[in-house]
Amino acid sequence: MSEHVTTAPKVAPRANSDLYRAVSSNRMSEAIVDQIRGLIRSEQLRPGDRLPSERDLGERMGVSRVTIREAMRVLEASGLIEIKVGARGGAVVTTPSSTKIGTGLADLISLSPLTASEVTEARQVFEVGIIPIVVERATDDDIAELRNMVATHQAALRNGEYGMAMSAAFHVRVAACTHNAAIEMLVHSFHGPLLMSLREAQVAAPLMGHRGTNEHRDFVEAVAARDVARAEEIMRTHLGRTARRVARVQATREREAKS
Amino acid sequence: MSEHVTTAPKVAPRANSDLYRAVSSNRMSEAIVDQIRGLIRSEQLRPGDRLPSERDLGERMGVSRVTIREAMRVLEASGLIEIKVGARGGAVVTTPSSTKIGTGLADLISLSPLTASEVTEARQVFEVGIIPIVVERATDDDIAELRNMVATHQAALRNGEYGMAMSAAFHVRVAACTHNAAIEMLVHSFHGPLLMSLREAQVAAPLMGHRGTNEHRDFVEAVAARDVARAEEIMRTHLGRTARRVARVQATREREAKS
DNA sequence: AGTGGACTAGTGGTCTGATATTTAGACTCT
DNA sequence: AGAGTCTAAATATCAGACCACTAGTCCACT
Repeated sequence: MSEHVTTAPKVAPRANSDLYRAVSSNRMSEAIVDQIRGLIRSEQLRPGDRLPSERDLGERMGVSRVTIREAMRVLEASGLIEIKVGARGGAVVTTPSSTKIGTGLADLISLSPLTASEVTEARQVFEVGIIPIVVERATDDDIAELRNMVATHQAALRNGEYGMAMSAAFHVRVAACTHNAAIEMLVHSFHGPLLMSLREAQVAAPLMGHRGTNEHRDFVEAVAARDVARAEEIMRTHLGRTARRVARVQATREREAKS
Repeated sequence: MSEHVTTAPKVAPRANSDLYRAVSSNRMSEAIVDQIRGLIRSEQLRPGDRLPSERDLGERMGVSRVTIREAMRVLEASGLIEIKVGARGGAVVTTPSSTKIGTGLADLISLSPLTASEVTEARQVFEVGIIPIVVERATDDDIAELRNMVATHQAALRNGEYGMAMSAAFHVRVAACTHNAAIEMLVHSFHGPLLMSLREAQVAAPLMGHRGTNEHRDFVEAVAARDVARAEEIMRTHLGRTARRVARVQATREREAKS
């Protein structure tokens, strides 16, 4: 804590570059967004807190309700607040749940110019990379739940109900074994857009169901045995096949597009 | 209670689950957002296209201008469109550049309930994980630029101008060697919030500059020699030190908060 | 002819003030 | 005491207006 004294010698100037993003926008609403976002960042407003009503806010900040409403829209779109109508309604600061962020992230990715192969490759790197952590930290409960999941999925497979959503759920659950919310969130968002771009692929290759769930099962057992190398190997193979499938579908698409 | 005969008893459902996300919101503006987002997703609107003016849109869709404006705000906040004022102004569909997405992503992360250690750990996994790809794909130009970067940074260090921003730039440039936009984007967004949470740490440990840039240099040479194991080892050490520093700062913070 | 400045039309940004709709909680009425 | 109704507070939306900004256009002056 003695650091306090030392922290401020030559501070102030020299804007650590892009921290102040070209204020440009003469928009009042933008300024309001920044102000409220700042309050949330600095924790003067915490998740669960209610903002004043639109009329109230407008009065305090000297702008009209319309302007406030626009600010509210962008704050809501950024996932910072939630708005309810009716008495006792209004805007409350949300704790941006990991899953919510994950979906927002997935939205961003799916609209991005990234190709499916690129995302798949990134996913491979990440999901294989976390395996040492998974193996190290998975609790007995984690493993029990994974086993349970595999059983459920194999049953679903026999009934023809197995789909990408289940596979995705498995991978997210594996990531959750790291007990690191950031990792879980990232894996979660990887699976959003991928689900979309792979749906056709899965239809075209239903075989993947059997092989896939078997690999899931083997993977869980490797984790249970704390066998990092084997778990990595299985996952690498498993994801590698997905990658090839994506590449194939993508190639097909491009061929179609060219015609 | 007799159902209309024509309404197809229980057809139509099948809702591939969350594809139709809980239409909920009676909000007109939300419907408009969805419609336009749909147009963009389905490529009926492409980057560069101009949307009609607010007045025009309002008339066509049978809603008032305010409603349209709110829709525009959320589309803009989601990075789908850009709005300019003045004659020939209006909303144009943007091509969401990787860097733009990266910053949006970074914003999301920095507002999330994730702790710095969690993000750091995720970053470690990812940045070490990509190294095989980096070594495999780095071109001569890539390596030349990395060497150049290291030299610049060491010079800056001697002048006391070396900072987190430069370190971040190095790591992003390394990621760019994968020639995979998704990976580059992810690394880029990792470095946004980290910069924030580490500023104090860097002040407290300026030594890191020397060791850090030396490690950068060694890393580049390992890549140039196509030595995956060594490159991984260096990066692991390098990031490991950062992780410890983050953990220390975080502990300090919590201690302060408790008092 | 060329150039600078005024003009103009189109566009987003904001305001005002009103109505419709939704909802939680208080308040009846039986 | 319970069920239904009423009310107040809040958002959602509308309509019409005005301002500020911007890119062209066009005219007057050099």
